[in-house]
Amino acid sequence: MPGKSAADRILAAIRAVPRGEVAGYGEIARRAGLPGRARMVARLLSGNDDPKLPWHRILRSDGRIAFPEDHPNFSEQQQRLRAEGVDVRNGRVKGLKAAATLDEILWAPPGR
DNA sequence: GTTCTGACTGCGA
DNA sequence: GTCGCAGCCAGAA
Repeated sequence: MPGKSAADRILAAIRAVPRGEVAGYGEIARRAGLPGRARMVARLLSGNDDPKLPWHRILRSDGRIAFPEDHPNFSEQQQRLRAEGVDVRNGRVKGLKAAATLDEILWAPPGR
């Protein structure tokens, strides 16, 4: 039923992440209907430039920021997450528990 | 057409 | 807890 490309669905899945919550690359990819395509999500974000896209909510499976500490985006992502109420400690997202609820949020039926 | 790289993941040490 | 290796898929050169 698509018409929508994989990239489009991935972007949609990312935008579907509510403020104050975080999601993993695999989670997003799965949500987009592309299990195992986590890398594709990363590649997309690396090329995206949409300020409306909450890329900072996307973390690795470990609940860690995908950037090294010395990366400029690292501090930016961390700061943004904190601003949304996410507890970030030295690059690690605390309260990853949110990801569990995220599962229900992401997999919830559309239209509501 | 082939080759390389990558904001990844999972498992083992 | 951290570190390293191999597997995987897709886009870009």
